[in-house]
Amino acid sequence: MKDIKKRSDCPISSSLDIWGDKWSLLIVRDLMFAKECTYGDFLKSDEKIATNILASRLLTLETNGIITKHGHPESKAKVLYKLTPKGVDLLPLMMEINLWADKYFALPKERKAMLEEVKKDKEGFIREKTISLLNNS
Amino acid sequence: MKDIKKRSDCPISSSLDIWGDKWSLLIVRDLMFAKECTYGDFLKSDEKIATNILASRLLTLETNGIITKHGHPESKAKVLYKLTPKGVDLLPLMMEINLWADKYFALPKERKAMLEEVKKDKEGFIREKTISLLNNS
DNA sequence: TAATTTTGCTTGCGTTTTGCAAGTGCAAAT
DNA sequence: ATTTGCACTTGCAAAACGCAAGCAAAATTA
Repeated sequence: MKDIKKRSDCPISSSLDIWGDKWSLLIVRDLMFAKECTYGDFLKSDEKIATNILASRLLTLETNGIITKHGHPESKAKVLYKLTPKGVDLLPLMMEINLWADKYFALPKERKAMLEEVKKDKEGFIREKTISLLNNS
Repeated sequence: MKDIKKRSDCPISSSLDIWGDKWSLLIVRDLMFAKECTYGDFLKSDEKIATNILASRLLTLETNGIITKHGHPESKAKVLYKLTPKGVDLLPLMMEINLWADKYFALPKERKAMLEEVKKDKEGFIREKTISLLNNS
């Protein structure tokens, strides 16, 4: 259904073809901080994504192997979304966005704390967070 | 004119508010590879951005301090666009996009060569490229 | 057991953004 | 003097977005 058209062979362009919009990386962000989210969890995020947009982005991300759907262990009505390894591999990129924003915006202090950790040992932080996210998928 | 509305305090969200679309980072990419571009140069890129979209993105990037306009040394008719230091600071993020894409897409071989260099010494590559870009602004 | 609520979406519809083509004004070349 | 090049702007149809309402299945409550 959600077929991506590649605009060129450029890796930047190909990447943006998948998640280059205002919402997709926020979904990835939620999954990186929460490890797993239900549809309703995404809707509760601060940015207030519209439900039809959320559905369409989840589909695109799933089609492109960034996230997967899982049944909830306690309820058939609920769906759990998780990052795939390909999605977890977006972690370094997400951290660089955080670091860039840290330099030019005022950050919420909870995030600031994490960023200090990242600045101290970027590779170490990413390595451990990656492992912890992969253990969950 | 181009006033960005912040959807939340999240750094990822604030960043996407500025360059979170299919085109802005391609403009940044062109400037990182070419150091400076004219309006026409951007139009010539493989992805074939529409001229009105290009104009609107250039304005947003300029308004948000990512790029600046300069007169062309040899012609009043030409305009040179360059990255500001804030724009150059997007280099680590751009490299992570490249590295992610390298893992999941087939890359053009010229880009592949650069990526090998990056993989060998990421920090070193970024440090030197940053200096070289800043010398130009 | 029946009624209500929760959950994960889908549908309709007005508004905004995009993409394509053509046009404009100034500078430079012929 | 006229044509070409360059940096945009404008008009318009098509697509995407954003909001509200609707819907079916599962879970909870009465």
